Amino acid sequence: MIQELKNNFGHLFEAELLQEINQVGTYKDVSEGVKMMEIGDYVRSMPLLISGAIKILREDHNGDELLLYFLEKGDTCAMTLTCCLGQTKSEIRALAATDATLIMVPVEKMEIWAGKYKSWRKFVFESYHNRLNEMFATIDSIAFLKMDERLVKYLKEKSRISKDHIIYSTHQEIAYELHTSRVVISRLLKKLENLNKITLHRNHIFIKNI
Amino acid sequence: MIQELKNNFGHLFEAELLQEINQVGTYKDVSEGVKMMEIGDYVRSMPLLISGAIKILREDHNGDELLLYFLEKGDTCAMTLTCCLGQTKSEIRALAATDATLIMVPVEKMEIWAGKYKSWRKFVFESYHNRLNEMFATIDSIAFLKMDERLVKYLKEKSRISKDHIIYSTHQEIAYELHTSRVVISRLLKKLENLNKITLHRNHIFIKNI
DNA sequence: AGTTTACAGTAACATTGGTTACATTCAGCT
DNA sequence: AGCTGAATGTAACCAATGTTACTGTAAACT
Repeated sequence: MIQELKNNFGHLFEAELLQEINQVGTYKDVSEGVKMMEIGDYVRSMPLLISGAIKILREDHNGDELLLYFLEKGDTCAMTLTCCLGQTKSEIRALAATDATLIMVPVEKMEIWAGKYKSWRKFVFESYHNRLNEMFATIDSIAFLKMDERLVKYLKEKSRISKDHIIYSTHQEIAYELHTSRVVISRLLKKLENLNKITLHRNHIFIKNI
Repeated sequence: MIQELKNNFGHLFEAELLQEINQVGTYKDVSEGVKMMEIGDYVRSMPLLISGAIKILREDHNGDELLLYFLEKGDTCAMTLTCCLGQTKSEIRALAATDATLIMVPVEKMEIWAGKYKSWRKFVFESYHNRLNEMFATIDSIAFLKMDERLVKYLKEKSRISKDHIIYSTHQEIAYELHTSRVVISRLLKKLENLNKITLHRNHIFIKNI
């Protein structure tokens, strides 16, 4: 039994299911920045996230990007679930936001386990539920917040995930994820610095008190 | 066996499951405009939509609204699914967009059927999948489109659902659903009228060629 | 018919955010 | 150290959207 599997999913799944996952799943390391899924890809396996963070992005027909949400330890990608079942293409792009480790499970198992294990059904339903809630939060941000508020929310989220107070991103990268321009981000970041909430450095931002 | 159940869900579910739905489900008529669920409500039963349309709305802390998507014939509300299981509150508001008929199924059945019937699992997973895709489309609209394009999209969707070429809404109502102001909508509608795509009337809009 | 009220049209203005252009500064390289 | 390219700072401008305020008009009611 892979130890990380037990540590991260042991409380969710019964021993028999853990055994099955252990048998058919393959352990995988992913480095920060690696693209894990592209829009239009067909999905052949399902990730169970052991450590690190994955960012999920949406892209429009002009190639403009937008950050949807992050997946973290104990999460799975809800979209892959039905992409597998329905044989449909991915609607989203997935990138490793940090170095990450995960267990890949072949898609066939997903439906079989859903019939067999109540705990698996619970996991899958909750996963969908969480993702829908994240989407609501994303929609709230875009629809109801102004760019300065969205930026603050983004910085909070990022520093929570990185677990220190430094965000290693350029203004351009942030602009892409919030679907705005670099100039706008620079402008708003400078305002936050003047409010003594952050300090700006080349290639990174220190979060003081946001 | 309720005939509408067979007509609308007969191709999805096996006879035995249809029988169960028929036994425990209750038939319900809803008039246009009736509020079917409020943010914060606990959910005790699950709707299977026979006819009509339900609009699903999101609201922020200031009471500002935003239309998320419509449910139509053959749909169910994905959010209720896990709200039931997880005993969590609704994140959304549901209103009858037209007169509608539906079958309400007690929540306990949902998890039981998920273990028992493959077709039910398929239905539930697909329902989640569809809802996530609608959310993507909504996010695309808000994030990537300008207000005039969003309005056109909205008018198209509305006239598709109402099945004629007349939309019975005031400018103010449209403004609420797109989360903008009445003046903005009036301005853009007038532009569309000048482009000969619609004609404006008090309390309704005729869609000519959009 | 006359009154009332909700709805719609529109001008003028404010604000936000996006764009262009250019200057400056830092990090990494030789 | 000096060079180079990427990253950042900033001004000036523009476009889209939101706001305020006022007018006109159709529907609904008595």
